[in-house]
Amino acid sequence: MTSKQREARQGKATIFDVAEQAGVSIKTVSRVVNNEPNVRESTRDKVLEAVGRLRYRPNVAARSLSGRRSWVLGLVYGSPDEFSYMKDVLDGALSACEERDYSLLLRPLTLPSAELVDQVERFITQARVEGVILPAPMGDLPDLQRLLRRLEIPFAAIAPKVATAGQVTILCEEQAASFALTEFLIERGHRAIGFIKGDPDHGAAAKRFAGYRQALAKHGIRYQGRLVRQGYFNFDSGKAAAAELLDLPQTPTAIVASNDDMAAGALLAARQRGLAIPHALSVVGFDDTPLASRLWPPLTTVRQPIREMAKTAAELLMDLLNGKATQPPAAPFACEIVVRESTT
Amino acid sequence: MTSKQREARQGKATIFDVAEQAGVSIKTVSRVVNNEPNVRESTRDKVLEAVGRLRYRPNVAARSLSGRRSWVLGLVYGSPDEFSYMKDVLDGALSACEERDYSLLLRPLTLPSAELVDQVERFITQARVEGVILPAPMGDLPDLQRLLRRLEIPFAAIAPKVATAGQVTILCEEQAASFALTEFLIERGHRAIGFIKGDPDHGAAAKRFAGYRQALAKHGIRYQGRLVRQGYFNFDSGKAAAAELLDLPQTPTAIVASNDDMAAGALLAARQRGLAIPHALSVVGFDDTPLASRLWPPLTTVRQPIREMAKTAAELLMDLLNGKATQPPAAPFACEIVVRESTT
DNA sequence: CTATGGAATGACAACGCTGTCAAGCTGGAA
DNA sequence: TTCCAGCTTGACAGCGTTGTCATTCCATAG
Repeated sequence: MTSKQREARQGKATIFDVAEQAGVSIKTVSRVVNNEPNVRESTRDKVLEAVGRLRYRPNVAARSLSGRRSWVLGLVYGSPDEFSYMKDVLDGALSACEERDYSLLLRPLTLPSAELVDQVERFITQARVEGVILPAPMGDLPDLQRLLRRLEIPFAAIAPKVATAGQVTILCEEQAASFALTEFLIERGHRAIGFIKGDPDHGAAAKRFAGYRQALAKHGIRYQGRLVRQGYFNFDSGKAAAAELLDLPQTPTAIVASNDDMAAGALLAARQRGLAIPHALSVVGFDDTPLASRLWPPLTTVRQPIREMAKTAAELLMDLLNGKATQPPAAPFACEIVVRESTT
Repeated sequence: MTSKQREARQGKATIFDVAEQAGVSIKTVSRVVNNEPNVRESTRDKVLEAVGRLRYRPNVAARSLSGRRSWVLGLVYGSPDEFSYMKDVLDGALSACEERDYSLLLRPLTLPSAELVDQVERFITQARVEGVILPAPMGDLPDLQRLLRRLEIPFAAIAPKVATAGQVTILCEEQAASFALTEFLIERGHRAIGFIKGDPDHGAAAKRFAGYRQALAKHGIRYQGRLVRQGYFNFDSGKAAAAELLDLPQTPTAIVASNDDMAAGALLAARQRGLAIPHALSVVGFDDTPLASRLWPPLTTVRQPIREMAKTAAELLMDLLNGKATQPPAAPFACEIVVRESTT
């Protein structure tokens, strides 16, 4: 049976079939397929032609087994999390992986969890994951970090609180964005500006809060703790926090929520108190999720290039795995204020 | 070097190490690990103990290569789609895969696309995907179906328009739910009930519309085409469709939108016309996305057990791949009406 | 013309597991 | 007691690549 017949019948040409067709050894085929140097141009062409004719695809299992590399990246995320965020992370990571023929495996986790470390360890050893992408707040779990270090698995953290030496860290100018957002309100005359903090486990929470304080300071507005409430990046906590602010003797005229979901909660709290938005109260969010544009009124918020951040995270992680010089930590990504109708 | 030392140093015990520790052949270890029959209980225990001590994990690459099975399922989805839906699908599929030691690979697609077939073919052949999960509307693309048939790749379609013989089909009682939802409005006195259809490419669109008509018929309400508008399962189309309905000489007192995102659009259109909801207009959605509860007023809608549906889809697909008798098409899943405040 | 060294190519042994098939055991029937 | 069937177990050959190292080729220097 010729290789051509084999291919036609099974749709599974092997490296031997290609070698036969091209009249070279399997090793040469391997070199061409893997873009290795030291192959004569004419040889390369012959091989490539055979590859095309036979529709040859290297068998990933054989490649992994022989090369002792899995070409698999893992993405560990909090399962109940804000999913529009994860969608973007997924999109970005997936596109980076596809470009370089890596596979991406997902591992949702419920936090907090005692079994977390076991679950991730099983995930990594089972699938022979080579590197892990850690979207916030996964980049800040000490147990997880320890595990990865023990397993000698490199990782890329997206928006962690603190960068880890030797690993990939992707940051966004969240503090600057929060600063700009707050300043935006100040410039429009607001002086009593409430703030709803995010989950302290997320690095983002502190940065967004810092930007708020920084803006107040710059404009000579006294910081008042009574205008600040703790939230947890979700709707209910935003609603509760806003309710407290709006029941204050002296009510703020604007509220900065640390993300859109909490801003949505704030909108609801305002509505329950008969406050017209934005006239009686301005509300701003953070993240520009789909929710922001579907709410009434549509939210003024901050857009982060999550997709690009995740893509870069995956790319730098792959570079790290392949021994390419780790760039100095990538410059933080820029955010963008999206002005809609929830602000005067 | 003993296997114990090897394990300690590398964290990578092989089947040989386990065999040595347990005093059996590698084949017996293989049998135990794969739960094959005909292994004496005492032998099994010895092996299991060695497995535990060495923290042995079979190498998936070797297993795939040798067994000519990849143990990989693919999930093909429309990338810009409603993502809360995909989150649930992902959750369900992932949990099923995890239970049976399958891997799940994702392939987002932008529809419509001329390269769709090529992209999916590359996806499948590259990763040696054994079976594919097709959430709506992926289950209804003729090109895709043809491709999968040619490649002899079984698939599981979630909520397709029509079931495909020999494949897994997972359905939900959408028509019944839509019927119940419409009837719910009728019972509350509504007679002029508008309807916003979904994307005709989704099987769900027709079923939801049918349920609406069925409810009208049951209650002797004349069907009026003027109260029905075409939408595409997204916010903007819902807003536009609702705007048309609300600008009619004789306005409906309730609107059934075929999903939540369109219902959100309808809410906006109503607000722009100064209509108080639910007093001047009732609006209902479908899907119970997170959006539904964050809108004002929170939407009355229908919850589908998407997660369970996806899990079952994956399970039945794996059964199919492993030659287990394909059950008669699984009974459709039940939906549930969630009453909130967007209806009188 | 020959020597030389790097570029180009190939032979062959892993990689870690499962499938196949043969062999060893065991207990009950004859 | 012997025999047989069925349960257990093991030896060994792949599976399709890549890594290693040897060999061949070729252009250039001497």
